[in-house]
Amino acid sequence: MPELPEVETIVRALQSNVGAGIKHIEIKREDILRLQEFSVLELQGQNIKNIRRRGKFLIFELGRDLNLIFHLGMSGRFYMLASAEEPAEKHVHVIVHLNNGINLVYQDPRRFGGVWLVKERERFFRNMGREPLSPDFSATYLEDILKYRKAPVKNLLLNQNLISGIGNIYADESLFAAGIRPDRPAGSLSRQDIKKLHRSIRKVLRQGIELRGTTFRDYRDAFNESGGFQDYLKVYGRHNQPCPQCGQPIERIRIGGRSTHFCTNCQR
DNA sequence: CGCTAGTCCTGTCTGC
DNA sequence: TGCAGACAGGACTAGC
Repeated sequence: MPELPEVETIVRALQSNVGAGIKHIEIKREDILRLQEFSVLELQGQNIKNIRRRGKFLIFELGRDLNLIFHLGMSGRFYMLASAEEPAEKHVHVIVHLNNGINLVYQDPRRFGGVWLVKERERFFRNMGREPLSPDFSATYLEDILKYRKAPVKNLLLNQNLISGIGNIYADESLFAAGIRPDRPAGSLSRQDIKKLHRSIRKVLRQGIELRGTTFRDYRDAFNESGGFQDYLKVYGRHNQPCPQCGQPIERIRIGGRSTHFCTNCQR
């Protein structure tokens, strides 16, 4: 569910908790822990040194070799609650009790997400692709990862080992903005196509962040509130509705098992 | 190695 | 109203 702009929105709101200490952590279901390189108890009494994002991962840095990492999967939420309050919803798997009067709540009905207790961040993320909003994500890099490949370009945009953070919504929206069909073999893109796609990806992700993410169904930010980008979607979720550019009905097909939305007229 | 299909889960919506 | 089936912002894996 949450892609780069959604996780980024959450991370920014959580910054107010940098410096706070962890009183204790409630793990309500043990199997939500995907990796334990140290014990949960070791996190008690630690101060939050930094909160950051890598791809779609949410990272709490608590020390040199102490990282508490969350992934929200398809249906995950991560929000702040005054410590006096109790989370109302079902499927709350983790509550981080801070000493600043705030509890951090991790909820994920489908449990495609998870929690990792990681010592070395660099090792954990060593196979992750480049950050699409960082300077090292250049048009040349995009060309390098797309050329000679015959998989649909959309599939490669979703591959987190190539580019980190793009999901189904922003892939479809970026390809629309670039005027490129999502089922084009990646290797068939011209240099011009790639430049346009490169610009489009960055533009769409930045817009997504600016509007505080897309709430299509589940997503809520760190204040448990909806985002705003859903009102600006041009193709995603708009099957059979008129293309905002040419008026033709938006097509929906399946690529790599994911539903894919595009305009047969504006994207070629 | 590149690529596709299947799998993990629960909740919600659609159509009969 | 009930029920079956499809579908959902993700990502691993097995197998061709």
